[in-house]
Amino acid sequence: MKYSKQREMIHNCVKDNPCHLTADAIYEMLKKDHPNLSLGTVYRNLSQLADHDMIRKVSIPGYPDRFDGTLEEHFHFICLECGDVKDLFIPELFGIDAVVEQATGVDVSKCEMTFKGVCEQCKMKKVT
Amino acid sequence: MKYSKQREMIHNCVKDNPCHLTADAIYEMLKKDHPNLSLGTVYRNLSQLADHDMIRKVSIPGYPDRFDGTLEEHFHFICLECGDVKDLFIPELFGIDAVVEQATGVDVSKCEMTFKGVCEQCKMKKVT
DNA sequence: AACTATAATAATAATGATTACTGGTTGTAT
DNA sequence: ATACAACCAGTAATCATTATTATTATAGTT
Repeated sequence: MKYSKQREMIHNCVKDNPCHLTADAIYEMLKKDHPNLSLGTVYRNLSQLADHDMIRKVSIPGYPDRFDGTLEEHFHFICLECGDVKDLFIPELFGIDAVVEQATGVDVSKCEMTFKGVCEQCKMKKVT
Repeated sequence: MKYSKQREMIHNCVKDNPCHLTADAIYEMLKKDHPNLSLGTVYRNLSQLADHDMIRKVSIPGYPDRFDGTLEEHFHFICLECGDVKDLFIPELFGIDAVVEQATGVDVSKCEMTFKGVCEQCKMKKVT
């Protein structure tokens, strides 16, 4: 895959921000320094980077897609109070694809898992 | 929750069809016998039924939402070839919410897990 | 039975995320 | 130098879903 200036820019933005940015947030960030960047370009490059496994697309039902520079196997949690997305590294879930394949006979190519709930910070706030 | 004719109709449709219908498919089915049913009514009633845990909403990134009358804990698999959605009962995953809560300190209220891949039938077809 | 309040409905408009299209520009290879 | 592909910005289109609005049914009350 070619590596245009825009593509590199977008890739770096995702890698440098561990906070699971949305396409729109990335666009807004980069637009400051590159006013003639277009949202379509951001979407297209994010898709292509994800297709080539250089970043990960994180789809959370009910929210816009987010993009994640962390490539290791992990899952996500979204706080319904503050909207924050956190990475979850759950050893119990490693290799779950193989378990499903053996149990059912299908080929698993992808697994998306999202937990929704309330994060520690927001739990605290609720008490006080 | 009240139980209007339309709501009952929609609820039954989901319960009687274990194939994870979309809102639109439900609408098309019911419209045959009830020509002045509206799609908005279908959407609203499905949401309310799901809010009251009488049916389950199944969100699969990239596909329209589907609705499931099976309430027991289970997950879903979608075949990328034929689009079929299958229920997965994976004992290894029962109680996974509690594992996440203990590992991270968050409160988990909901967990959505979807596997994507190729089903057995489509695997066969590919070989031949 | 008439009156009122409440909730559900049909139809349609609006929204919001994402994708597709267009025409122009740049880069690369023959 | 020219042909061809990849890329870009800008914008239009799409699609699922939600919100709105005006209307109709239902239930309770006098």
